[in-house]
Amino acid sequence: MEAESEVDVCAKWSETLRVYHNTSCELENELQSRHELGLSEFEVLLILGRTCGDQAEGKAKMKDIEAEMYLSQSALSRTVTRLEKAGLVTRAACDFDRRANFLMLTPSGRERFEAAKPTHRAVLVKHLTDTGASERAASCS
Amino acid sequence: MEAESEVDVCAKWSETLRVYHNTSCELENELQSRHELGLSEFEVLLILGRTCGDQAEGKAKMKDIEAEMYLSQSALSRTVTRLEKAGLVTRAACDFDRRANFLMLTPSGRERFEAAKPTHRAVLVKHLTDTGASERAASCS
DNA sequence: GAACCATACATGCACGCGCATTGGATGTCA
DNA sequence: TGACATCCAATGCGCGTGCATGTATGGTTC
Repeated sequence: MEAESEVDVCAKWSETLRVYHNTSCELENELQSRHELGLSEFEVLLILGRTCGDQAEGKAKMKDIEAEMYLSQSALSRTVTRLEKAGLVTRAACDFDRRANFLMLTPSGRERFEAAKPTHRAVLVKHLTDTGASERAASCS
Repeated sequence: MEAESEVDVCAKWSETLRVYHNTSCELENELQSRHELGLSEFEVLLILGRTCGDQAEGKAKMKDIEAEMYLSQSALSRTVTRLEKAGLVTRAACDFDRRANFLMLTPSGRERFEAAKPTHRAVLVKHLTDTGASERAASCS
């Protein structure tokens, strides 16, 4: 039963590689050109926007965001700095633990996020759906 | 029938993200620490080593390699420079088209590649096999 | 309270990447 | 032959990332 692994793992990996690169390249390009957002930046907004539906209004702690992303602590810190400079997010100290920071969507941030969401979804559908899975060139540009 | 796409695309994407990041992080770390090879560098060796079985003895043109990898032309050029500095590969001019470069595995390069191959395969099996698909922490280090 | 380690975030640094440009080698057409 | 478009590879540049470290706060133990 391990025979399957021994043979197909390579093919599985290159398929994963193909899908990942094509999708993330186009995500990056589309989000950047249409909404001036990097992919990491959008993903932070995505987490902030998602929690909003529940109880907190677009708030999240840095650590919680980090745990949900494939991004190092330092990279997240800088990504948030960029978002803050762009006025899409604000850092707010946590009352009970002054080491921690809350992150909050600004109105402008929510607006930008809502505008970018359809773009994001469209790219995912294009690349992850069987009907759209044909060999669209990679080329990353 | 498009309903499926509309709902599951996000989950599919985050699964792809998870597999890609976990696998490539561990590949990078293992190849670097055990064989002093970056992932891009190994992938170049992989292409050079693969063609060897056929007719050419570990040769390939830069352009052909580029076409098989998800790497820009400039990144490939520098990756090859690193491999060359490490003595694992040599650049050789092409007789018929002096714009093109051939790449050749050196004996030392082939040795390093053969040594690294099991490491590469082991990581792939660990992450891409159902029996090994349990939630191994990401953490990238 | 003092000493100690753990945690949260920011920052210095080196590195690999993509984009744009450059320079050299063909190929084409008149 | 000369002018021009095309192609291959190298390089300058800016950017985002991870690692290692620094700084401040929190928690625990005495």
